[in-house]
Amino acid sequence: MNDKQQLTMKDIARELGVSVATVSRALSDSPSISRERRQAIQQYAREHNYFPNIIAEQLRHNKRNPSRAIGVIVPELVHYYFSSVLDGIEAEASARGYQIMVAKSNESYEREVQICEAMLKNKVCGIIVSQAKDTERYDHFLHLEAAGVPLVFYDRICPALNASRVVVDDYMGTLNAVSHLIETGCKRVAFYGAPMSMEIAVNRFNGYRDALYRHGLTLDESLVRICDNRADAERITPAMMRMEQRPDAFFAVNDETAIGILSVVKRLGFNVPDEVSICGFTNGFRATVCDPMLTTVEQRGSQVGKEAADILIGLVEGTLPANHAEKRIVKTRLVVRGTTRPL
Amino acid sequence: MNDKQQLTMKDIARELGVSVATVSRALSDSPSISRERRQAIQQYAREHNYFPNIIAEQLRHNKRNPSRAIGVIVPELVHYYFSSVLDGIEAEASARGYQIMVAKSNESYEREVQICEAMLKNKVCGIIVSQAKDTERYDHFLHLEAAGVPLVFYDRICPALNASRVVVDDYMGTLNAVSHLIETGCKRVAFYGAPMSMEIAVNRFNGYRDALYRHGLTLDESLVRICDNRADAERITPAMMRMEQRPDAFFAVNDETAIGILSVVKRLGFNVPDEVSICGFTNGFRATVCDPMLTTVEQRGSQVGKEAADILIGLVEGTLPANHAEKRIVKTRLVVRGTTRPL
DNA sequence: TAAATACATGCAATCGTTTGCGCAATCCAG
DNA sequence: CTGGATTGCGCAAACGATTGCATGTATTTA
Repeated sequence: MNDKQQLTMKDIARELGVSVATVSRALSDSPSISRERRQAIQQYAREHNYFPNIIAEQLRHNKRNPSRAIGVIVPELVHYYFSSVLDGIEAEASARGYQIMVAKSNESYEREVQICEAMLKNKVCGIIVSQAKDTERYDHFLHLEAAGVPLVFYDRICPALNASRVVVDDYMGTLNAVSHLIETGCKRVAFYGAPMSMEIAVNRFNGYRDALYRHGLTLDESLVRICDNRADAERITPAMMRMEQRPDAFFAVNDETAIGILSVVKRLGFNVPDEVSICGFTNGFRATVCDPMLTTVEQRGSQVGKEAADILIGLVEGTLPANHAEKRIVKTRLVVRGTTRPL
Repeated sequence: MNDKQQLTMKDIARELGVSVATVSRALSDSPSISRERRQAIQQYAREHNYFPNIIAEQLRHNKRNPSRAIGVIVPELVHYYFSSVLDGIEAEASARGYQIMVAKSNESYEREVQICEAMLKNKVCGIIVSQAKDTERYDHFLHLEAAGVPLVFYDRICPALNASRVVVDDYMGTLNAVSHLIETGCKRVAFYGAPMSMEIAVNRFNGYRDALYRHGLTLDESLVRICDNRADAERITPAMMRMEQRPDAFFAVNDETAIGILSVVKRLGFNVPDEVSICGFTNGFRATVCDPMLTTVEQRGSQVGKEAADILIGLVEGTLPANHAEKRIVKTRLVVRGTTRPL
């Protein structure tokens, strides 16, 4: 049923009564083989659908040509932002002749280490990674660099490593979004952020803070919460709305959290956006499904993925110097929809 | 900075004054090497963090051990269902020591063929694939099977090939969902389906038709439309609602379409679910974001992925006979939420 | 006609591992 | 003290491809 035994150059050589070297040269269209023989060999190969054994090829070339497989580590797969990044990486990689090897860390340090090992074994030419939330040791990354496998971080950066990275402009994205809330008349803007152990959390918070300052507002600690998912948002938001001086706007670290806020606020009978404005961050599927549709900061995951792949391929192909840490920032864009008031 | 030159057995052998064969045996803990030497070699390897060259290993074993990379072809990446399937595949694969190599066909036949080539070159041990919408020739798949690379289809099946496959129970899923609409009092259930060239479209339609028959209703062609995305749903639904005998329920082929219907119906001032019931198919992110939340058929993509990976690995490892076409059906589950009436 | 040039092909080493077989050295028994 | 077993290791041939160099033949030139 299946040939199991792949056709090799040796087989072709035997069949056509020439040497393996001749077959090799003929198939690479070398002019040192006579036209007729070359064509005969090529035809035979085509007809018997010969396929070069990439393993052997790679072994032979393992100094000059690295493999063309890019390792990608994502914390989660069923997630709009990470899917988008993956999409961007895949697009860039395939356009430039690379394959991608994907693994999910499940936000676990252990798993991340295992994956690095496995990818090293599988001879990926480089790795694009967003760290797991609980990763606090970096030996496995250093290990990779020592083995000559370039690394590019995205989203969750490893601050201890001076590695290449692509991040979205969290600071400006948030600053613009919060400014928009204020400029459309909101006076008390609440902030739901991620734990401050993450770079992105800090940057977004700074953007929030600076937007307030720029508009002459003061930071009210009681309006700042650590909350980055829907369940928590639904749990803590009712209390926020019962405060003496309740917020008249919410900025949430992601769309999911914003949706949680929206559903609570609507349930409590407030009008969105007239009484309460809401702004998210992501611009994923959810943003256009809720009612009213969500004003949110577009995170451009696909662009992040493309840039990351571009850097990695540059590093692999030597366009970028090996020891150089390329850092790129992807601009965000505020998408205004129905959960904020018109200007 | 980076060693570029990987440490090989030859290096260890030279350094320790033994032969390469001895190193190889020592590292595989062969009892034919004396305990002291074995340990000395193992220690040296560990200290200089030796890493076997998987390429060479594979080349040596290419008859017995295939690679442990599974190719996965998805039509799209930023898509709830396909992400879920990918997630399931990744989980099963990594649990069993396999890596996954992902490529996106973008629903293009051309691209699908290219990907198959590339994956064959990269010596994947098998491929899990959902066909592109416009694939109508199957040479590339036959080609793979001829090369001894097992194939497992999911979601979009290739009917011309008697290959292994995993599908969700579209027929029963739809039948149950439509029955639920009828049993909660709906009399005129509209059906928005995918083009009938797709297996799943046919199965879902049959489920719809049979649900009507079972409840003594007749099929009204004017209630059946080809429509599988939000934009189209928003375009055609207003006319549906202006019909003399307007539908009092909609069954949509996916959540996205259902959301489109919902937004139009609400905008036209109808109450959901009192005047109009809506049911989708997927149970993705969207289903819990809209208001009211969507009643929908859970498609269990992750389970589909797991089953597919399980079959493929079985085929690769010989647990399943090579020529056998394993067919599995994943049961769906109706998730009742706010867009349908209580019983 | 001999020598120089071109052209076409084969030999053999190489990439890093694995593994069947054979060769020494050691051991124990007779 | 000799013969057969046992032990520990190395030799060399694979795996499938590439490539520098040598070889052989045909063609041109002096």
